[in-house]
Amino acid sequence: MEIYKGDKRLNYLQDHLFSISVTEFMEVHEYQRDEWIIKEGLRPDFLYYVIEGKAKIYVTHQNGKVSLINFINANDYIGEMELLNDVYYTKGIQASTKTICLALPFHRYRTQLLNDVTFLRELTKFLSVKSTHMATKYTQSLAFPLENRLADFILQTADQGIYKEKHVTVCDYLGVSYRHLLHVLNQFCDKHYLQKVGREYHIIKLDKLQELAEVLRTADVVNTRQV
Amino acid sequence: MEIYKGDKRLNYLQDHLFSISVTEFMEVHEYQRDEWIIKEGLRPDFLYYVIEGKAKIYVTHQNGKVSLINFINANDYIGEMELLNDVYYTKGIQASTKTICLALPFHRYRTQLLNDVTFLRELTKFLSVKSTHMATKYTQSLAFPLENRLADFILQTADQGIYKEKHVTVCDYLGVSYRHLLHVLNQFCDKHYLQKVGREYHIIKLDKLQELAEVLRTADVVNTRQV
DNA sequence: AAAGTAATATGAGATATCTCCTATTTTGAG
DNA sequence: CTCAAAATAGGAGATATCTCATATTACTTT
Repeated sequence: MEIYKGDKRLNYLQDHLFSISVTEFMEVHEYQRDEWIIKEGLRPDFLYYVIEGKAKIYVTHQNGKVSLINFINANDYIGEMELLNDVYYTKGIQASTKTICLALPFHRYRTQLLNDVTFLRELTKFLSVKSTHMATKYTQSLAFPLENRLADFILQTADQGIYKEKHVTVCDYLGVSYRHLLHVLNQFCDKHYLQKVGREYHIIKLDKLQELAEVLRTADVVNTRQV
Repeated sequence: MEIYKGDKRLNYLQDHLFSISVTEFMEVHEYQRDEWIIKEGLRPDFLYYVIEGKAKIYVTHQNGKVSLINFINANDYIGEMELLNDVYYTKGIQASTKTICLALPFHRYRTQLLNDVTFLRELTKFLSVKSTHMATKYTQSLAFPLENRLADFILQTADQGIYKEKHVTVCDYLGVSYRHLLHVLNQFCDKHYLQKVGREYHIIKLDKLQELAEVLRTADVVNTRQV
């Protein structure tokens, strides 16, 4: 992790996030791919706001299974749960690309933040979307088999008609075993919805995948991305 | 649905929820058991705050499956998603006991509410807990079989060592088929963890159920209720 | 370049969960 | 009180998903 200093730091400071002035003590942190921004179980000292990059939220269960709760992107907050709640089990946050965040040491600012309308309004919207998103994922995971959820995930993450996410990550995210994920991917290939090329999967029958994914729709709304 | 008037109404008004004064236009609504406070797919005109009673949040999927997303209790907000987001698929909210809510018609107040520190702070905390809770339920549902999740649910809802939730509701909540729920309940009876008495299930081996439920622990924190 | 670790692949068998069907009991409305 | 609808109950077979075992290939690190 690198802490930006001087001009490099100044480049990234933003002032629309808070009514109060906190820029003086705001740090700018850069994390490498795979680096842990927050370690699971260890309360962070900073409230983060992601400026660029991507990260993943993980939790480890007692039986050893690991769940990838969600992806984090630019303009998301990290550490807001610890700011708001004294009692909270801290999830692990891992950068999946180079990630640059604003980092505000919140112990000194906590009271002020909780009285800052601009900050609270933004955070409220962020949390409402996050909460809705989790509820949607939850109900979908219970109501539909992997076939539908995977089709949706492929359409969401494919770029130029090519899907090439890491299987291990996808297992943790969709909550299924590696074995089963492969099985369903193979089914898609057998049906010629996908074609495997090296380690990539090329989308052949977009309409069929869309049909499978379409079944999930009802709820969420933030699903407009096309392949 | 009954709208309280006069003194009956005044009894329920609260003033700690907002900095601004909105009591003048605040209504007090009472809903009967099974009545829909909000109908699925229809945007509500009110922001509600539950004073007493219990309710359930439902969503219907395209395949006809119904998910009980969560339970609502006193001091929860309802309709906050629609206040915050212009685009949102409205979930259905059904009272499961007589429920009394404060109801604020939000179109006229929206801007003021989004500038009200007291309100935003409370709502932020509410949403952070809600979001965490959904994330926990989501990962648990993927990481553990019904056996563990049901044991936990039984311990959470049992009263005086007696479990008597309606099977149909529990199916929607835990996201499993009626058939399978019965199957696992029967297993618990076969193992003498539970004993069926009429339509109730009496907890015989509390420790065994706790052992099954314990495996879920790691994450959430709001789980302190004992049987 | 070697060696260790992470990721990919696949088979075979187990188990968790679902669907469909049918029957009985309870509940609620008129 | 009666009837229809909702809820409970369980059999039988299908399918979605998991576990474990074993190779092979790709990436890091020394």
